[in-house]
Amino acid sequence: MVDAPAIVTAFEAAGYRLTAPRRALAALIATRRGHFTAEDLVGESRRRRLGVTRATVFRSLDVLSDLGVVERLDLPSGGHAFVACEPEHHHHVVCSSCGRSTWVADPGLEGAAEAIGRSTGYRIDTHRIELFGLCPSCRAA
Amino acid sequence: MVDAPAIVTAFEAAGYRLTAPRRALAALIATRRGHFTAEDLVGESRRRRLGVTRATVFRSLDVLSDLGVVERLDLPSGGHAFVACEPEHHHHVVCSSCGRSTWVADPGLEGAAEAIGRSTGYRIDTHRIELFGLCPSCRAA
DNA sequence: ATTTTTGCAAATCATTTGCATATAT
DNA sequence: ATATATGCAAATGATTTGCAAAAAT
Repeated sequence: MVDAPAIVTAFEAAGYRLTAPRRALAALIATRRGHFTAEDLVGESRRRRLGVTRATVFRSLDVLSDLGVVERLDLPSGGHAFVACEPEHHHHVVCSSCGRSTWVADPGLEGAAEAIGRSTGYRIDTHRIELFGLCPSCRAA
Repeated sequence: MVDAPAIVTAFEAAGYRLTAPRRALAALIATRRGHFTAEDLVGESRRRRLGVTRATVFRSLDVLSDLGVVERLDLPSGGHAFVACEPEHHHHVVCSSCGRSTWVADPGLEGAAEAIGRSTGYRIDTHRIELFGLCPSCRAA
């Protein structure tokens, strides 16, 4: 999980201005349990009168995504969602039931990706690795 | 690469009816070099008067995707594309320049995915692993 | 004959944009 | 003072849908 200050700091450290909407969003994101959609944030913001518009939500998620503070997920369903994360952990296991996600302390993925580059002759630039399943507590329930 | 008959057979084997639009689509897909979008197929079909509509393209890609004959890619750009593939090869290296893709004879990915399940306590159901970079011939160019 | 598939065109949904105004620096 | 960020509302783009007609089994 990531707390609001961390997100605020990320904006700041990257030279983005510290605005009210961005603070509000940081707070909102910090309270999310599992993954969330842009629309979730828009709705929450409207409900709680935070005055953050749809355009700003999208624009901010975009920035935060570049900063590595949130990660955009491509759900198996075809939809998009986001999870808050630390900038260095970019592989997640996502619970298909509750949406909660856990980052993965890469045991071999990175190495495997490299090996693939070597064996295929590609120069690998990015990779997307997402795992979906049931988290421990949803398994139990 | 996958040939048209293979796609036709896939429809057939799964109990789907063998229609003219599906045959046409199979042929279209078979000629694609790299990855392609639904819109590409719609355009091609219109240009070559194949009489396959947008709705049918989407519906068919959906079916083929379930059958594992095409794989839906989530490009780093956020867009969606498809690649023809064999039902058992589900990890691809995709060239960000020409779109060509090569499947990966999984050297350790599968194992890594499993290890992650064990270490996180999740029951992993699906995973998406996509690698992007420059293919050998685009590197040379 | 029955069921599946298609075309069409409209509906839906998510995301983006232009531009004038407001705000952080 | 200046550059950046926001709101608004409209535009865009992709994908989906309802329903009657057409085609496959």
